[in-house]
Amino acid sequence: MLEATEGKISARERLLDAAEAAVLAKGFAATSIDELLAETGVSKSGFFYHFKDKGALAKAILERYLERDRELLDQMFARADELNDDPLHGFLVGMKFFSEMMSDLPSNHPGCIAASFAYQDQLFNREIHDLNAAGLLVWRKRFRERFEKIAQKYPPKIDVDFEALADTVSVMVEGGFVLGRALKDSTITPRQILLFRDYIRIIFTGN
Amino acid sequence: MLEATEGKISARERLLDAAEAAVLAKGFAATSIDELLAETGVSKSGFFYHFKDKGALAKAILERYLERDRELLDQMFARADELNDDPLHGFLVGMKFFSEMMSDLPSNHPGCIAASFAYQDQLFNREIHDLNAAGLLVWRKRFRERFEKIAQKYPPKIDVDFEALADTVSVMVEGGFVLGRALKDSTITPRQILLFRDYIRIIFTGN
DNA sequence: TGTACATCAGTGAACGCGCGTTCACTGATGTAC
DNA sequence: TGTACATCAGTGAACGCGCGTTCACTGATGTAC
Repeated sequence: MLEATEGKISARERLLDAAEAAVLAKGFAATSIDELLAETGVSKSGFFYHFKDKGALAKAILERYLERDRELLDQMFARADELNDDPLHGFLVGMKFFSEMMSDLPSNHPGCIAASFAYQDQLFNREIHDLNAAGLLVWRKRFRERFEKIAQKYPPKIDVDFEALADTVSVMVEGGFVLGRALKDSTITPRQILLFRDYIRIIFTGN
Repeated sequence: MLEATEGKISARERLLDAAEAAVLAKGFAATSIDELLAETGVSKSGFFYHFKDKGALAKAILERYLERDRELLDQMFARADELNDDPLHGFLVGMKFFSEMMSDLPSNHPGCIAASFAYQDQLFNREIHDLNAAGLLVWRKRFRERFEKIAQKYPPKIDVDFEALADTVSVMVEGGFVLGRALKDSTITPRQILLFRDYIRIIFTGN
């Protein structure tokens, strides 16, 4: 895992890059090994040196994606707490930051590997299902804890289902990606996040 | 289109039923014609009598899905206006109804063909992309008009992006399905809708 | 320092199965006159 | 009412291409003694 510090990107890493993009564009089953080889210049036996079969590729894609996803989550919470010791204001800053990150996503049609896999789950084994679920549960847990912390200082103005509210962040991102792709509009996810941010502010302050 | 009034379900309709379920479970590319034949008892040439190629099957699945989707939308708005002449209260009733519909979905792992296609869009042609986008825009338009109508009677308490707010309904359903599938929890979508319903109430009444 | 061996990161050719598609054909029902 | 033709809803067999996978092999680098 030292690729980032080295000049050359390994064949394995190039295969994963190409595979992730292809999976997001047409799904896992339609992504052929041959096309990845053509794109990366790796030989077929080179592929099978790195991945024992196509299933191992799927697992590697998901693991790398979830790792990065977790870093992003940490980054967002770190930013939230950087200048604020008030848990609510810090959270609102973090959500603003998150919305901007979603605006600046590199690709034209951003998407989420977890969502793609969820919509093709019959292709994958138990291990992959569990990895995927665990990834989502980390988001739920982090947000839920944060809301409970906020609620100690700012008692919520309405009755609210904290678990569902924590899931709303993932729901907005996932749903936003689906609409963004279908409508070819990359502003949808960031705007949904801002809407959610307003909702949180109202819940805890009454505006 | 008289199948519903007749006793027997046509081979075409049975193929579409099987195909829709398979696409939702593993994606379009991984859904083979042979497996649909095995499930429905139709012969291979019977399939190609009804669909000129696999692409025609995709289009037919999407068209049928969007047709039903639109009926569901109409049903929800009809229910909303049934007993209420107040646009906000009617809407809140409609959302309650909608949340219950989402709780009662027949399948174990409900999903949306539009989302599945959006995550495999490279497999499809322009015509299918346009159909899919149009389907989503109907939802946006209907909800947006409704919010503007509500706003005439109940001026919103906060500044709100009505277009994004209209998209939130689709976003919650699509995102809810993704989480619901990944976590195997069918309560996620209905709970998100109830959260959204609360948000609407607060925006227009301040609670 | 030199030698032996192990590991890493692949190469190149072949294989067989499943896939979407095509083609010539058919029995039952509907329509024109 | 009978006959001719068209359309509907398929059947059965064959085809070729692309797919994931396997196998025997290899040159470069790392490690033990």
